[in-house]
Amino acid sequence: MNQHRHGLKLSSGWTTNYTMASKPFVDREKTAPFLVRTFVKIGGFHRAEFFEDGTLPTTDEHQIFTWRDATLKEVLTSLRLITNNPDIRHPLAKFLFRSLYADSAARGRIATRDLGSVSSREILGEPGTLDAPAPRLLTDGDEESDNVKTLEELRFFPGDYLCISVALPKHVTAPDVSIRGAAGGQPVNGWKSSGPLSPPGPPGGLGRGGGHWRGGSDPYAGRGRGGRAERSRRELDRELDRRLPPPRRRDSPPHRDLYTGRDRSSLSRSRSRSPPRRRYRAHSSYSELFEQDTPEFINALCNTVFPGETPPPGKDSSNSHGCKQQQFTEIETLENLSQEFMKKISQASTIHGDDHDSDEDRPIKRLKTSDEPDFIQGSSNKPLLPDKQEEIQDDDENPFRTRKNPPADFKPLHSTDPVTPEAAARVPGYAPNKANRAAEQMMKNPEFRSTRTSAAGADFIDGFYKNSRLHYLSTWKAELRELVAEAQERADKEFTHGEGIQSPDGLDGGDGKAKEDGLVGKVNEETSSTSMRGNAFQLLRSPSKRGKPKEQEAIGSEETVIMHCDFDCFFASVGLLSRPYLKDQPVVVCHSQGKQGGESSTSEVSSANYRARESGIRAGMRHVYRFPSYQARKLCPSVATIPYEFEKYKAASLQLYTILMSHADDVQAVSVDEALVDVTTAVKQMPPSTKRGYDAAKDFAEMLRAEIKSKTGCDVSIGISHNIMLARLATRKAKPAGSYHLRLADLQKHIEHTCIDELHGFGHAAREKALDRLGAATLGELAKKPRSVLCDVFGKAMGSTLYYACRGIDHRNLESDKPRKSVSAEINYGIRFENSEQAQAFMFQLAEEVTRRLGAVDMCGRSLTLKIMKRDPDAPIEPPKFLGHGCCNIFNKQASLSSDDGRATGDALIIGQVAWRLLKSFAFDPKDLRGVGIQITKLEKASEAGAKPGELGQAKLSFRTVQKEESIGKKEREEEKRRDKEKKNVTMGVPCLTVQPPSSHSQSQGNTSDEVQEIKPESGFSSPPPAKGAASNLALPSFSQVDRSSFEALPDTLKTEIKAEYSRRSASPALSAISDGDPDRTPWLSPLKRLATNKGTPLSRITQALAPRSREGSLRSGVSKGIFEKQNIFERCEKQKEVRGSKVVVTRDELKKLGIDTRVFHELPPEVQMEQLASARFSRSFGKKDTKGTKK
DNA sequence: ATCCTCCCCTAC
DNA sequence: TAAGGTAGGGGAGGAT
Ligand SMILES: Nc1ccn([C@H]2C[C@H](O)[C@@H](COP(=O)(O)OP(=O)(O)OP(=O)(O)O)O2)c(=O)n1
Ligand SMILES: [Mg+2]
Repeated sequence: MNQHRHGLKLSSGWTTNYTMASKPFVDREKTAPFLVRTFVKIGGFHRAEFFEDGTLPTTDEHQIFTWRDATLKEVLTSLRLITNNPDIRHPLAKFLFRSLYADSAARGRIATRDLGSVSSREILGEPGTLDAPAPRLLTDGDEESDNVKTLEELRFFPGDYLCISVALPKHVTAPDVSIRGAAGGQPVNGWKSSGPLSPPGPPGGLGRGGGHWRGGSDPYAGRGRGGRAERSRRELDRELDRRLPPPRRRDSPPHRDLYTGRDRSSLSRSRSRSPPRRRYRAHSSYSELFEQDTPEFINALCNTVFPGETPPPGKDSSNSHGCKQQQFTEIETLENLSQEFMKKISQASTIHGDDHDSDEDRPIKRLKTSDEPDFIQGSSNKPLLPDKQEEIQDDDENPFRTRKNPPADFKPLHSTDPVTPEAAARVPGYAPNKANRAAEQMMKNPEFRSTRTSAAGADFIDGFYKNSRLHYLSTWKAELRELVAEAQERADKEFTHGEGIQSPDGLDGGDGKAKEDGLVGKVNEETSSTSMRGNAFQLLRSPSKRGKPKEQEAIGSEETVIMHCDFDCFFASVGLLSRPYLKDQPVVVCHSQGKQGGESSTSEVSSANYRARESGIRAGMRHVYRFPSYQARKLCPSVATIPYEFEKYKAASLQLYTILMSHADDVQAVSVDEALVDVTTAVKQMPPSTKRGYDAAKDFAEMLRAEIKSKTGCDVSIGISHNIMLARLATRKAKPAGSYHLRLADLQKHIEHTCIDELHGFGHAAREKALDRLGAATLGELAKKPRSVLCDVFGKAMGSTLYYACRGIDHRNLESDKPRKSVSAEINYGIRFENSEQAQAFMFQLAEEVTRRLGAVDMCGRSLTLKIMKRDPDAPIEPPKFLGHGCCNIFNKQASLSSDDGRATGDALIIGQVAWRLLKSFAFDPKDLRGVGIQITKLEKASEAGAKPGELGQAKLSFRTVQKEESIGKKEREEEKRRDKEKKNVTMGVPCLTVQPPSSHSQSQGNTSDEVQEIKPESGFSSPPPAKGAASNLALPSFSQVDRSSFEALPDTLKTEIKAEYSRRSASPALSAISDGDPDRTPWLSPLKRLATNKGTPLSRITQALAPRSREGSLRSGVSKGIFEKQNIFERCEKQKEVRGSKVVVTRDELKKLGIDTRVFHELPPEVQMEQLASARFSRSFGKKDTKGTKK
């Protein structure tokens, strides 16, 4: 209802004509005003404490809507127009302005800053309107300068409170001040004060404000720090704070999200300075809310009225806002109009403005008590399991479901939901046992299962990766690191071999500073729509550094200039570029389509613009565990969702990096929208200035921002300091759309109240630990602890880091050339197997994905780790999140990996076999699998792998080696115990005849569910598996991998069986050809692939020629990379339907086309079929692409 | 001591 | 509908 009251337009700077020379100027036609909650008092300011402990003096509140380019005079004019308090209109009154905002350094504290003063007589005219901004002042007198400044220039931002002290001439008596709670006022400057104002509104409104009036305020007194006793309470509140969305209505600024680290950075960043920095505490603590403030809290939280659930805020007697109702009416009308309008013009976009919840019941309850599951989700139409919910609440085994007893610790996860039952138990209100009825329904449809879940095999993998934002995030990061490293190598090389710094682009590097008009490297967007690969940057280093890149610099001194650049609400900003009509609306980026998406969506918000954050919506964040847009929409029903546009993110990112590279001495890729740069040299070369307070670094940052903005259309914020840690902290102050230079002189001020988890690398767990063991979490407090104590608590390295961080010291250098240590692929979404065949096929397909990725970086490995998530026995089959993994137990198992001649490998078949073997060894019911992953470690350069056979000849798998190499992890031990107890039969476990002794896994004995599938010629893999009975041949290692002596030790019957199996397989021509001493660079490629490689057409040469030269031994080199260059996520985007890898169904025709003998093919075991098929298809499509530009 | 393995944690 | 990935730092504790 009132989202538009908080008009705030920060993230979208494009309606502002902002030049460095002139003041920001807001186009008021296009820009929504924001709300300034203004508290007026005669004779003094309200005390900051009121804003901290939640007792807002709302009786003195006036709500003013204005723009950030408004002046104090304009604000005052507005105030005088809406007030009916004669004192405020007094012609001789003088007004002192002060802003109150959340102290970035101390949570829950309010910082104050005086903004200046205005006298009644200075007011020239009417306040600005939509059509005509108020006249800006022309006075040039220094004394008056503060009221010429705009709010923005005064650093007053949306979300800040404005306090005004009215000073009246001594002889004037406030005529008609019938206020309760007599405020003692002190004379100020010979001005006398009268009592506090009564705002227009219900007479005698009994807000808390009135009741808590505590006499005279002391406008300039600092607040005492909370004592030790207060601390735990404060910490508790903070804890709760993380789990709940902010009470929106009373506290528009977003609060930090709970628990993924990521929000921490983005949120707190934004909180600290500009926009939303203040959070719940300004109003009332969460614990209070829990216990006594339910109705209002809910309204505040949801900012919407749930029909039939809760009375609208106006009825809430606890905090009367009656005085504002009228103003709102108007605004709301406007808002409605504009919403209507927006809806019309943006038919195409998915706006769910009218999307109201259909199941009112449960959200209210849940929010109210906070002890209920966070996201219940529901089937679109009915309330979700109300009965069961109660069950859960009363469940004795869920102690944390009691409202008064929030746990002190719970652990964060890569995803925001708790994954393990242990973690879930620590999260109050999390109900992992709630089933998703809608999903259950859909799962009953075989068609759905076979096309939308892991049962769909390679198509599912493709579709998933094509749409997984987290996958892109990770991939891009890796690719950007490569690109940066490449560029550096190039720069080094050019410096070494060339004459100076001339770059091919003819850039002027003579003095070490690139001077160009934008792009240095070319952003080759043709190469791929989403992959970063194929784009070359020029990194120009300063002469001083070029020769010695990693020289230990005097990083402790302020000489060094590190900048941390980060796009503001990146995905959202990019998405808004093509939807300017939405830019002042609350907008989130998430997967969500269809009309009822709003009702039943469990989609996660990836990024929320600042406008949306006002409502408490967080990028990617959850209020407690995760943040389905379903909930986002509760917070802000009018929120618009826009789709992902991964190619555009990539393009913007490349622009960013290109620009940064052109100016930086060194660059560290942090993520797609974020980088650390060392710009010491560039800043040094800024033209000197005699201006007082001139800051070359800040100037430079603003220049960068302008350049980036002009190239991308998006705002970046830049934090500046002399080391990485401080630069990151500074970024928070800089956001949104700003820069901030954190200097040593200000260190204390900034550091002291910073919470430990605001430090990069320290998160929720660290904070809990700090509170637990040290009783404090702010750097100020922690700084008092000796280093030994910190090391004790946090470990040696982390303890030291923290110790220094508390002192503003950070010795780390930018890292831009670290070699890759692992390559992996995992999917923990949509994993729903019906049988072990599906699981097996999936593993082999995942293996192909891994192989592809290895190939892309020209690597192979010696070690494989299988990562498994298995449904927790107590978790429902369908967890709350649609197709999510729900509550799981996690099992990892490592095995050595090598080709049969003992070399490191990247062969898909081998990887698949090992992974499948490991999976089988767990003997889990395939139906319970919820996540699978394959990680390759002990990496080696693929091109060098041939030279280094494993020292141990690890190819042989003896019983002993098996046991040794596949050690049983803690988790599995626990699982075994559990299983022993339950004595459940296993359905997937199969004795691995060739590699495991029957005794090695007792639970696998006697199970023979795996089975050779007879392939009918026409139906391929789609035919249902035959009955159980035979041992699987799918997991057999090549015969040479079977240790002879082990083999001999087997019972005769087994030996015979195995021999039979192998001889049957040896009929397969494909099998006999697994890699050998072939000098080819990719010895582990299966034959057909190798063929493709060899025949490879000119592509490899072309790409090699195009590829940045890299030095010997580089990660990125040569042909192999070229070959794989196109095998990246780009493929998924461009040709989502293209079949890569194995596919379940193949026609005779296709086999023919691929040149595969159908009869032989059908003799092959499925995974070999898959491999062959994949290889053949791969080679074919490779050949096609190869002929350049023939992208089909 | 030092290394290795299996985690946990963090970040986007 | 929905796409909860992925890499690296580092700590605990056992093996060497
Ligand atoms: N849990 C998360 C965190 C981030 N992202 C994506 C979307 C973000 O736009 C992008 C960059 O992350 P940031 O942490 O920089 O967040 P934003 O750029 O969105 O906001 P801010 O202005 O705070 O930087 O990564 C995501 O998909 N899921
Ligand atoms: Mg960002």
